[in-house]
Amino acid sequence: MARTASSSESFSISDLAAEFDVSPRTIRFYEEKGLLSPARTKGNQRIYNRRDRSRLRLILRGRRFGYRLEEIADMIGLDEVDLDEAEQIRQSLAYGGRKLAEIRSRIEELTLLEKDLQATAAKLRRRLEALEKPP
Amino acid sequence: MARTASSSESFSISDLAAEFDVSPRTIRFYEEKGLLSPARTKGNQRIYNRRDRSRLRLILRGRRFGYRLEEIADMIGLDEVDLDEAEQIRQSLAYGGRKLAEIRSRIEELTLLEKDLQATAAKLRRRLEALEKPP
DNA sequence: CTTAACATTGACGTTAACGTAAACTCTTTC
DNA sequence: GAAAGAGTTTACGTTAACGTCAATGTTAAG
Repeated sequence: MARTASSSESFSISDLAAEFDVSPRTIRFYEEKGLLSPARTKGNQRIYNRRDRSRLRLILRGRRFGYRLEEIADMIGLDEVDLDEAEQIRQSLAYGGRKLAEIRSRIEELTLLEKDLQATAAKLRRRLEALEKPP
Repeated sequence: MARTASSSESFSISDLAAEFDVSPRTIRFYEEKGLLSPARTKGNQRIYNRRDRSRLRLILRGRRFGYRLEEIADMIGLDEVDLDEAEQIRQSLAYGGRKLAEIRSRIEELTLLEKDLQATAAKLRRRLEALEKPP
C-alpha cells in the first residue's frame, strides 16, 4: 500500500513485513545483525530493492529450518571482509559447499521424519479401528 | 559403557546423551516438558527403553528442523489427556495430518533453498574466474 | 566396604531472537 | 498546513531451551 511510485522496484519496511508476515522489528533486527543493509531516503527511512527483498526471503527460509542468523549470514557470504576478494569468494564457496551437503542430508532426514509420522499415524488408525469395531 | 546387563534393552541417561550427542541436562529438560517419561530404578535413576530412545530420536529430529518442543509434543500425540481415547486418537491423527502436509512443503522449500545456494555458488564461481583470468 | 564415577533435584544464569514502549521525525492526505 | 499514520532510535522486557553450579544420593569396581 505504500511507496506507490515505482512499487515494483522498491519497498517500505512494512511492505516487506506484510508480504512475509513478520514484524518490522524483525526486519530491523536482521539489519542490526548485518544481514540486510537497505538504502535510506533523505528522511532516513529504509527503502528495500528487489535484491534486499530476496535476501530477506532467503533469511526467512533458512530460519524456518532452524538455522541461526549467524549461520545464515555465513551462508550468504557476509563478513570475512578483511580478506582480499578472491580469497573471500573461495571461503564463501567452501562454506556454501558444506551447507549444501548439510541441506541434502536434511532433506533425507525430513523424509525419515515423514516416515516416522506416517508410521505413528498408521498405528493410531489401527488402534482407533480396534476401539470402534467391538462396541 | 553403563548398564552392561541387558544393554540392548535399556539405557542410562548418559548412554543416550552420548549416542545422540546432547547433554544429560537436555534429556532431563525434555522430561520436564513432558516429552519423555522413562522408568526409574529403585534408587530413582532414570532407565530408558528402546521406545524412549526412539522417541528421543524423533524429538531431536524435529528440533533440527526448527520445531519447538511444544509442537513436537503435539506431533507425537501427547496431552489432550482429558478426552476419551478414541477422540484423543482422532485429534492426534488430525494434527499429524497437518504436520505431514507441512513437512512435505518443507521438503519443497528445502529444495528451493538448495537451488538458491547453488545459484549463489555459481555466481561466486563466475566472479572468481573473472578475477583470476585477467591478471 | 569404600571410593570413583555417575545421577538427582533445585535454583539461578545465559543466549538468541525478537516484543514492547517511549519519545521523536517523516510522509501523506485532506 | 495540520492531523494521522508510518518510520526511527534507544532501551528494557520476554521466552524457549538449555548451561552451570551445589548439595546429596546411587552404583560399579576393586
